[in-house]
Amino acid sequence: MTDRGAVVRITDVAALAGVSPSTVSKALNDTGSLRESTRARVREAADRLGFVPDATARSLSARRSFTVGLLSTDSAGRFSLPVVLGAENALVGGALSALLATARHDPVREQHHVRALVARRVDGIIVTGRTTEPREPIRVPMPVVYAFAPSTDSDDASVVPDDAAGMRLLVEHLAGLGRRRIAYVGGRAEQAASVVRHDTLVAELAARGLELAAPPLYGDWSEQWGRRAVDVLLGHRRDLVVAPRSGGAPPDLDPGHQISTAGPGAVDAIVFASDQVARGGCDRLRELGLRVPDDVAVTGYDDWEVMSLASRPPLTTVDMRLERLGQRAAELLIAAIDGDPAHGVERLAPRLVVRASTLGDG
Amino acid sequence: MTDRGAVVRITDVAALAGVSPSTVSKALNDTGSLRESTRARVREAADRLGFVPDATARSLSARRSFTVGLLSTDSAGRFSLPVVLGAENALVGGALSALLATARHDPVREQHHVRALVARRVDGIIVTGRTTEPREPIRVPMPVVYAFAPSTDSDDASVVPDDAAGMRLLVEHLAGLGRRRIAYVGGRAEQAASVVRHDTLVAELAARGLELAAPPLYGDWSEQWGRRAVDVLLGHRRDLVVAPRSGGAPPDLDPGHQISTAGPGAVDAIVFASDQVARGGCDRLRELGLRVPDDVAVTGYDDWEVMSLASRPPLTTVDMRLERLGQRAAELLIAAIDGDPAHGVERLAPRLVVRASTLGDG
DNA sequence: TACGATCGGGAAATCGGATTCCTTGTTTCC
DNA sequence: GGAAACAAGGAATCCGATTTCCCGATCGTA
Repeated sequence: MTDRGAVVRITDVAALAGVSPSTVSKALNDTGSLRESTRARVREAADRLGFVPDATARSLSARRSFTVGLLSTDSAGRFSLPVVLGAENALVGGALSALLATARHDPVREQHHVRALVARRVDGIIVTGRTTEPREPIRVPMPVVYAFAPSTDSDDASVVPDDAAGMRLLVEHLAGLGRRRIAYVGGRAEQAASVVRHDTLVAELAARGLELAAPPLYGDWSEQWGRRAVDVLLGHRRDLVVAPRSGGAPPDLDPGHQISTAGPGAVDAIVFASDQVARGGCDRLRELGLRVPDDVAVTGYDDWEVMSLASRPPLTTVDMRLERLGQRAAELLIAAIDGDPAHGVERLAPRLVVRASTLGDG
Repeated sequence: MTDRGAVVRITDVAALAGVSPSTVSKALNDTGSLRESTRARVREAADRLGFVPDATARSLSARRSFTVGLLSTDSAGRFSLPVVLGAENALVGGALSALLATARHDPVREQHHVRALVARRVDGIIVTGRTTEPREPIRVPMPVVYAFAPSTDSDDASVVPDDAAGMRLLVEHLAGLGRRRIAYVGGRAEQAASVVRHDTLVAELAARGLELAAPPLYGDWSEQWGRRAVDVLLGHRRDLVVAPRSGGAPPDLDPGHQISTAGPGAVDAIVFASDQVARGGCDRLRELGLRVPDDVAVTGYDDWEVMSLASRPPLTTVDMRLERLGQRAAELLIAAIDGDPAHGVERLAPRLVVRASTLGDG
C-alpha cells in the first residue's frame, strides 16, 4: 500500500503536458489566461499521474495554512467531543483541516499545544472546555473562538449553550402539563450548569406565581446521586407518607418510613440537572412504587442518549445541540479568518426533547 | 488577543542578533559549528522576539510534515474515540501533530479526507473503525497503521484488542469462583465481537469439560436487549421455575410463569458481550428477585464506566485498553515512518476488572 | 500596412526556513 | 615560516507551489 517515492510534483505534470510549471498551476487553479485546450491537456496529465499539489508548499506561498487548531481542555470528552466533531465537520466544508490538540486539564500541555499550533501557523483556533465555566483566554497571533466554555475576556468570541433558554423550555412544558409542585435536583453545587438551571427554574416558576416545592438539592452528576436525591426529596416531605403502591419495601430506605406523592402539596415533577442524575432518579422512583410520569414527571438535561433513551421511562430532556455549537464556532472562526471577527458571547438555543418521562405513553 | 502581523521571521532574529539567518538556524537547532557566545546571543534575541519557527517552511525543506492523520470511520466515537485520544497523546511525545479526519461511515467523505491527508503530505496515517470488523485498506503513499478495525490485507500493520484473551480472563475468573452453569448473551449476531467472544467462551468451557448452560442469545447492544435476554434465558429453563424471592410480580413478564435459578442445573453465571447489555441484564435479574452475584454472577465487556460503574451491582468486565491501543498504533506508525514498518495483526492484551457483579461486596 | 491591444504562456521571484558549500581568520605542526 | 587543518559564520541553493512580470504572437482597427 505504501508506494513511497511515488510523489508527483508539479514539474512532472508540466513535463508530461509539455508546458511550464507555472502553466500547470494556472491550468489547475483556473487562474491566468490559458487556452481551454491547454487547460484540458494539463488536467489530463495531472489526472494520469495522480497529481495532488503539496499543501505545505501552497501554504508557504499563500501565507496561510488552511488549517485550524481544535484545542480541547477535556480528555474524556463527554461534552467537548461533540463540539469538536461538529467543528471538524464544518471546517471540511471550508476546505480547512483540523489539528487536534487535547490538553487534558494540564496547563503545561495546553501551553505546549498552543505553541505547536502557532508554529504550524494555523489560521485560527477553536478552544473547547469540559464545563461551561468561563476560562482564561489564550494569547496567540490568530483568531480564536471559544466554544462551550466562554472566554473571561468579553472582547473574545464565544459560543455557549443557552442554559436559561433550555430551562425555560422545560418549565413551559411542565407547566403546560399542569404540573405545579416542582422540585429541583442539581449536580455539583459550584458549577455554573447547576446554578444557572436552578436560578432560571426559580425565576420561571415565580413568573407563574409558583415556587419550588422543596429546597434545591445538590450532589454530583451521578446516577447514584439521582437515586439518593429522590430519597432525600421524598423523605423531606413527611406529610406525604402513604402506603407504597405495589408490594415490597423500597430497597435502601427505612421500611418504617414509606412515601408517595398523593395528596395536596405533593411533588408532581422533578427537574434534574442532567440525564444521568435523572435516570438514577427514575430508577428510584420506580423502586419506590411511584409511577413516572403519572405520579411524578421527570426531566433530564443534555439528551445524552445512552442515558435518556435507556432510562425507564425515556427522558424528556434538553438537547444542547453541541454539534451545532461546534459548527457555529467554526463558522464564526472562518468569518474571523476572513477578516470579520465576532465579539462577545453568543448563546445557542437548545431543543426540547419530549419523551415518556413527562408524557406517558401518549 | 490577536496580535496579527506580529509574526517574527528568522531574519528578524538575525538582524537583532547581528548575524545571518543561517547562523540563527544553526544556533537554534544546535547544528553547525558556532561559538557558544553566538548561540547564546541568538537564543536571547529569539526569546526576546518570541520567535517560533514556521513549521510550514520547515516541513517544506525537510520533506516531511511532522504530522500524522487520524482517520476515523466512526462518528459518535464510542470506541474509536479513546483510540484517537491515545494516539494523539502518544504522537505529541514524538513531536508530531495530529490531523483529525472523521469520515462518518461515508466512503465519499473518507476518500475526500484521504486525499486531503495526502495533499498535506502527512508522514503517516492511523485508521480506526467503529467495530472490529476487518476493513478495506486505504491506498496512500505513506505508512498506515490500522487500529481497532484491522486491514483485510495481512501485509498491513494492524492493532486490535485481543477479544479471545479477554474472554479467557473472564472464564478463568468465573471458573475460579466455582461457577459451572454459564450462559452467554451476545450483541448483534453478525458482528465479530459477538462471535469471537462466544466461540472463545465455548472453547474455554470445553477445555474444562463444560458447555454452555443454554443456547447463546443474540440481539443488539442495548440495555433493553439485556433485559429481554434475561427473560428469554430464564424462561427457557422451564425446569427452574420457583416462587420469586421478594413480593411483586416481575414487571414485564407473564405473572403465571415465575422463575429462579435454584436447583441443580440452574444458570449460575451470565456472560454478556457488553457492559450495556449486562447492565440491562442486572436490572432485570434484580427485578426478578434474583441476587447478583449470589444467585447469578454477571460479567460485561468494555469497561465503559458510565455503564459498568453505574450498574447495580457494578460490573466485573474486561477493559480493552483502547487508549493504550491508540498509543501502540502511534508507536508502530512512528517506527514505520522511521523506516521500520510492522506487518500483520498485533493483539493487545486486555485487562480483567473485577467488581461486585461476580464478587459480591467482599 | 502599421501600430497598439490582447492573448497565451514562460522565466523568475517569492514564501521561510534548513543545509551545503565557501570564505575568511586562526591554530597547529613540521 | 609556511602549509595544512580547523573553527566560525556568511552566501547560495533548495524544498514545491503560486504569482508577478515580461515577451512573442495574434488580432483589430485606422
